[in-house]
Amino acid sequence: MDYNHKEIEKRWQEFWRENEVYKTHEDKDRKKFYVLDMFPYPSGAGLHVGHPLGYIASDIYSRFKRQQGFNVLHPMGYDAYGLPAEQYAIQTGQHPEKTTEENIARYRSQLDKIGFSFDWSREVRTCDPKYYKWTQWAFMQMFNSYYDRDLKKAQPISKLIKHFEEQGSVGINPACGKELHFTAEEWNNLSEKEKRERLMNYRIAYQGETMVNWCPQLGTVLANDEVSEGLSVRGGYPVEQKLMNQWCLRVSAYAPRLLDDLAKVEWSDSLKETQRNWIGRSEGAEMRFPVAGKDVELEIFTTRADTIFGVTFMVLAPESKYVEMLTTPEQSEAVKAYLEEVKHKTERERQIEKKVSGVFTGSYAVNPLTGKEIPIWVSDYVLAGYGTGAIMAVPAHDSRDYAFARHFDLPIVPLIEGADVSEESFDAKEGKMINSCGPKLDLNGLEVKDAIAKTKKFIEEEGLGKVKTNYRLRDAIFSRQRYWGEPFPVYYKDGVAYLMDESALPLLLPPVSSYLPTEDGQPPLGRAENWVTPEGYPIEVCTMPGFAGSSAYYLRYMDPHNDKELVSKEADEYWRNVDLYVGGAEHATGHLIYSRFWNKFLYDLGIVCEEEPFKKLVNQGMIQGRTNFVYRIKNTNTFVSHGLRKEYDTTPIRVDVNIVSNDILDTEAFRKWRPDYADAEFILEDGKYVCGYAVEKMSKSMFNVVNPDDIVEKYGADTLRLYEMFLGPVEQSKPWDTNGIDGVNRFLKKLWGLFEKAEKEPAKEMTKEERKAVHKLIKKITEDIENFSFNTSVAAFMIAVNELTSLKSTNREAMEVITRLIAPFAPHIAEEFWHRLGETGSVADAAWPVYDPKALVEDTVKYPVSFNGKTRFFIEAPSGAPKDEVEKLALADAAAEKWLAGKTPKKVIVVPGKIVNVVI
RNA sequence: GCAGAAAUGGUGGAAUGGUAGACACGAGGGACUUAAAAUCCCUUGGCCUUUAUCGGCUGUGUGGGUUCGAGUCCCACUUUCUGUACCA
Repeated sequence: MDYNHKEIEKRWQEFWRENEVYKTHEDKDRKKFYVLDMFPYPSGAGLHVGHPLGYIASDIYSRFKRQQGFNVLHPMGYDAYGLPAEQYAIQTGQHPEKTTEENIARYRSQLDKIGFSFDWSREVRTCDPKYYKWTQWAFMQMFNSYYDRDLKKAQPISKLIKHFEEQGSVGINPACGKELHFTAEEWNNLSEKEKRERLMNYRIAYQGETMVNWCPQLGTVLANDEVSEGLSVRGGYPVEQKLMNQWCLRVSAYAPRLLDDLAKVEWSDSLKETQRNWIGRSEGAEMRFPVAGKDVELEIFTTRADTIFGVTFMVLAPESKYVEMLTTPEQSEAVKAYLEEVKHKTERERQIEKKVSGVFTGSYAVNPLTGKEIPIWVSDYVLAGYGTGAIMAVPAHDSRDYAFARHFDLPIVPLIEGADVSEESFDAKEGKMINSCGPKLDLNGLEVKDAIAKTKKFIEEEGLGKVKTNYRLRDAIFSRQRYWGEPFPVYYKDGVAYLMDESALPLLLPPVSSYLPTEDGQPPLGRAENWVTPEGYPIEVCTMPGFAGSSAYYLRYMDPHNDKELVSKEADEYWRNVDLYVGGAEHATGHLIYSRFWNKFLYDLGIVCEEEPFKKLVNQGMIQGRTNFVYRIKNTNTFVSHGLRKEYDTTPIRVDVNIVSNDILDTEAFRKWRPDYADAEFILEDGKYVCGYAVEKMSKSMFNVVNPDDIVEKYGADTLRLYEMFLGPVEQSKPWDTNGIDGVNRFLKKLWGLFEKAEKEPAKEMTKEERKAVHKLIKKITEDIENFSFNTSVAAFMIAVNELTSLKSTNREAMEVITRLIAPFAPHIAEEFWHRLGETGSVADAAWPVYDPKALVEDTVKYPVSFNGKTRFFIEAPSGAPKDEVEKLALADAAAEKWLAGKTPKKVIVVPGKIVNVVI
């Protein structure tokens, strides 16, 4: 019988479903292993062939671990809140829940066809009230917590209140927005409202006036990782800066731990590096410059304390609070005009233009080391959000200061020996200091590194400032002016935010008449009727962002039906954290930071027992599309084949890859594809129309989308799984090319044929050759899966089948072992074999074959013999022969004479089992 | 600019410092067939030699280095991809 993938795959998928083969239970007697995929956002377009790549890899790994005897948790769910469903709702008036529901159903049917071992009984959806109850719950815990910098962990806000009541702000070190100083008496005299407002400065989930990325077209704010090059990641609309009152998460408090704990996880270097850069630790000094004639001190942050003798001016960010204080009456007009100009420039314009601009405030600062007066300027190249929003400018050794100094003709003083600053600044932190001597401090002759250390020490000793570590990581903005997200369990009384009672959870998302903002600019929830508490207080109208629901979903899978806790103690202590996480690297600065933050917060509260959520992480590469082109001769309806296109004046046109096979166009299908092409003419080469190709993003508009359903229909899920792995290393981005799939399909057919022959044979011992082929395979596959090298595994299967075929092997035992080995890769065909071999249960539970090194031991070893490093011939020596015997055999070989050409070798190197190299 | 990764046939890609190009696609040739599809077999980095075999030279982005021996390690450079950017 021929290999009939349709029949086999249908049969075993039903078998798995009926017998609940992939249902997982906590089992204290077995070691756990948690394999997780980043759950998908169910978009309307459905899955294309690139999406399942990571799922297939993780499925192979989980099936392998399961066969090795681990209790494997391998769940799947949906990141169901998101903009596209809402945008669609705005256009059609359809509730996003409905489209989301439909898309999920489509995803599920597509996923089911591929034969994954997901435990669907643990499915989660972020938009399900049973799920988002716990998202809201976590928010409440953050609202009720502050971060204690001394204890380095989150603490109940009640503890902070008690401290304020007893001692005021002294003697406690909470992470905060602004450093506030007050006494217990002052605190106790505050009104309820004032106390609440002040506490916002400390809560981990807090409300604050912050500069946000505002996207007018989307009508919402966006997080930093949702903006790229001044445009929104979703939709590509311009984004501007705006000061707004928003919910935020104090992620910045966790910056040191997020950075340090990267050492504890097995992630790729590049990913760790991306996170390190995003967190952006920089060690420097914060110091104060007095302002001449004013009772104001200008506080600045610098990493180059050594360059203090080269400070020739100061610069303030336009938004800095100092601007108003330091602008003199004479300059007030000019400064006002400049601020107005900057305000109207969007982030994007600022980035594209990168024009040097600025204005003088009229005030002068005093360099505390030299006593010299230096002008204070305002410019938009200084950011309000980083450091103190003010800098000391050292034009000789900072390229931005240099450009500014050149533009406004300010002095440039070089501080490093040999640095030529006539054309550009010298930014490198190396060389010997010059021009750096004042009454109290002399840096001349020191190396930059030592000069920085010495200056820092001096600053602290003299009380000019303090050593400080700054982080670039911003707090996460947690409000979205949208409908399709989790509502905040927050209401407003007397204009201040109060948490609802936990018993109100889940706070359900109410229906609205329209998904657009209200006339007075309120978010869509402003339209909801009765959006008030039972007492009549208005409820928050913003919703939470996408990353809210995706930050702790891995915990919910451990205990998905628990309506008393986010996760029970028992479930958490058994499953602990994710052993292997597979997903795209594009989440490096978003989800993977937020998730780590969220987990650490829950860890501080004692809810979870592991400080890092994802132990090992593998980034699967993107599958790009392979677009095919036809070449239309200009102003005609004639198309010329790729090889002949140079002879004509042509326009390349993208053509649907589904009517092209091995770059040969199906001309009939092409005529039917579009009415315009119905009477197309073709200029062929060798009777064929050959298309050109290019690698591009896989998308509908490029006509290069390949649907996994079509592949499964034609070749079967096992072929799809093997082929996706065979394409190349999982971590690498590569184009999808359906052309190669026949090879993998042929392999499965060969395996099928081999099995059918072996199946009929009575059981007998494997021959030595068969044992060798089989054990070589066990060794290779076991190593490859551990190393996530699935492309070479597939090749190894092909080699083994070819070897057994040429041995004319029909051994049942050999086939039984291969069945167990291939089960993670091609579970359907393996399950079929497993049952035909008379086994019961599922091959998913079949023990992983044990490798016997003795099977690979040879009587003789083949040695390549090299002369001066170049291989010339081969000899065979008994295995285990001592070096000098191998050497003797090599030199005694007839072929050796030719290469020695009468000379005696200077040296002979024998590497046992590897090579003999003769140096002449 | 900075950081990370990478560069191997027509293509996707293999190679614990030890026979470069596994495996597969494509291509070429052949077998079977009335024919096609399917299947099977052979060849396939380049160059040279030979009727053919045998054989030789060369070859992993560029230039150096370490080593008996380098695709692999070190230094410099070029290019590509990814991330990030007035972060002081």
